[in-house]
Amino acid sequence: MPKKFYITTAIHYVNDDPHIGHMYENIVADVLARHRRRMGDDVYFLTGTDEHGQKIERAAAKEGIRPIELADRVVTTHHDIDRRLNISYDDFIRTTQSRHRVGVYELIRRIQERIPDDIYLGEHSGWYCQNEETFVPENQVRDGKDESSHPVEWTTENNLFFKLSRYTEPLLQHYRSHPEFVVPATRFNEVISFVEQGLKDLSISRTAIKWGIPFPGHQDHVIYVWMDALTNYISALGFGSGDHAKYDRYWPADVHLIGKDIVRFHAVYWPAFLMSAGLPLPKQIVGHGFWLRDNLKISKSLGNVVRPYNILDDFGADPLRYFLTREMTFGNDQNYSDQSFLSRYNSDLANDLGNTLSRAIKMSDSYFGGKTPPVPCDDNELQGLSKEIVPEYLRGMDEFALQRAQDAVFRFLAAVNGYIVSREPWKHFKEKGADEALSRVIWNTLEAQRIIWVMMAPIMPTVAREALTRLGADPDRIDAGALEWGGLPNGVPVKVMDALFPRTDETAYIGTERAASSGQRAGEKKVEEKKDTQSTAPAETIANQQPPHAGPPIETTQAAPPGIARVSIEQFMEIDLRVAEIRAAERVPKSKKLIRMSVFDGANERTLVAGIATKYTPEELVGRKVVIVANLQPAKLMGIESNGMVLAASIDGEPSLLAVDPSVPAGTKVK
RNA sequence: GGCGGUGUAGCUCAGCUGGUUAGAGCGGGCGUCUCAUAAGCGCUAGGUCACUGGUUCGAUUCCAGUCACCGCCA
Repeated sequence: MPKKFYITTAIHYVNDDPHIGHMYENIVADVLARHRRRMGDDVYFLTGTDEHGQKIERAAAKEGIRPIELADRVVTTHHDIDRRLNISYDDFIRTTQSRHRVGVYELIRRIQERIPDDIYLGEHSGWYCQNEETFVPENQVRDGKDESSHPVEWTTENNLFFKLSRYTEPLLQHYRSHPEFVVPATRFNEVISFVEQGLKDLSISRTAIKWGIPFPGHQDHVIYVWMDALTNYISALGFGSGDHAKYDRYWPADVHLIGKDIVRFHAVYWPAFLMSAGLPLPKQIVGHGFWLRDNLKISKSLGNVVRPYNILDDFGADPLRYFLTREMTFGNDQNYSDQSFLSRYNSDLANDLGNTLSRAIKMSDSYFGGKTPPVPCDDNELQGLSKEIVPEYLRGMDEFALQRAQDAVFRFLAAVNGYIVSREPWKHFKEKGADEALSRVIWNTLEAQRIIWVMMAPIMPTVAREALTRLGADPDRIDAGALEWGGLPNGVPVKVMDALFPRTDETAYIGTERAASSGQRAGEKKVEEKKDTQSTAPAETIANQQPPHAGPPIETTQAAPPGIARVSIEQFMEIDLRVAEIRAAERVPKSKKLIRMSVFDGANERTLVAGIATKYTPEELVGRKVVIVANLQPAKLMGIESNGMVLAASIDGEPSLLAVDPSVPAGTKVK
């Protein structure tokens, strides 16, 4: 029976659409899952959503809908992103599912059965912060507000408590005997020093909140989010249900992959609950770092939410999967920018991976009649190198150091290019034709790349299949054996096709896609900082002030959300809005969204660039009357100076021009 | 305030138990092949290894202190 491997992500809170933190965490888990799977393990990969809690309750109330309706809606976007990212989870659990409630009840039942006084009714008074859904220590309260400026109220609750204090020593013993329990080590140190100070009992119920799982025997209490959420890892396996085969098979988890901010809950509370219930503890808690926004420092007052949906739209899942796993040093924080993505895309994917593949395949194609070379080679420098690279790659994968693993792959690839140059197969072909020596050389370059793509398969599963197919290899053979030298068949067809990763002009892309994309929303106000089980980003927002995809901002900073800042009539009158007639229009070359147009403003014709090409063709624009901001400062877009701005409504980035009654002459002031 | 971490070339980072000219990738500069996606390959960039002391024959690597940034806790 194969070794089992149970990996989980944190469950993501449904208070907002998925952001880069969710995407990253799921991608890393997916890469590890795919890797273990192809190495022969019996993998079970779980992800899901955390749907209870006060913030959901409130956000739903604000919209006038029930919490479950909000959750149903947001969970759809998580499903959608997971699907688009090619996340190969085996199960997706929602904490609102009855199977989850069954698991939570069973956990509590076992605790009460084994150690009856581990859960007791007590009274708790203190400063309660509704935003954080937690009591705030006295010394953090100032002027009725906590450190994050959220209001706090003095509250007394009769709560159920968990006797966490009893587990201080057992936990420390477990840490001592399991030095790999939490990685990276710095996170583990924090956990240990936290526990060494002694643990206090934990309040595990709330009466102020309705949206949650009722506490058994205390129907006016709802189970505290952490006890609720953490249990997903076993409830999803059927713990407490009639069918617990999966639980028996897969628990304890091999890896809980989570954001570094929630390590404590996973390394302290969760093991304590499990100990109390007499259940085995997870083997490893892995805390990853955060993606930061462009080089902006994280600020609690700013929304630092990044959603690279534009990259996903324009490049597909694999390049994004590659970028996120290659750029991030595991455990650290890392800046995200479209620019750094493009830089890696061009230099690593286009120039190295893609180009090397096509140069080798084209040579094989033209020298050997469209096929892989007839003679293999089992003794050469690339083969020797592969024996160093593959173990290094495997080590990196085992240690969650996806960056290091991929570094090794790219060193191998560089050697392939060096090998090609040193052998000059094109010269050899001209002088001696397609002889056996040439066959060996070309075969080696193809074989090395076959191994490279087998290594990359967990990271870029779709493209890897394509690359292996083009090479003449079996795209389904990505198992451990396929990492050994010698797998490429001789004399089978290769495929010369379009570039795997076409180069993309950075400047052009940044100039258009990014600004017009919903990937980086402007004007978001951070509403609440969250502390729940899904947190994978330093700051989050609730987008209940405005639709998820607000209009297409030109600048990504400081745009005021609608309805927030008021302007005076004088301020408004400073903006010169006028009717203008479009006289000519053409698409801006190399840009997907920009149209350059010449408009008549009643006095002059002026050049204007607008990001509306996704909706309108130049032909249908000519003759149309639009409203423009006539006194806008000129701006250069794709090297073209735009004098003014065309007004359009925007739904999810899709523009709709404002309609003007055709009888209104160009130049008429709008107010 | 306590504990811990980080500070190495323009950028992102490697440098385990101290030892010849401190490294990689990207970017920049120069050169070059022409099979390939204006890709590849070669060379190059001369960085007080945050600062100050100390240990040592010798410290980026050990110790102490200072400064900066970060994390956890209070």
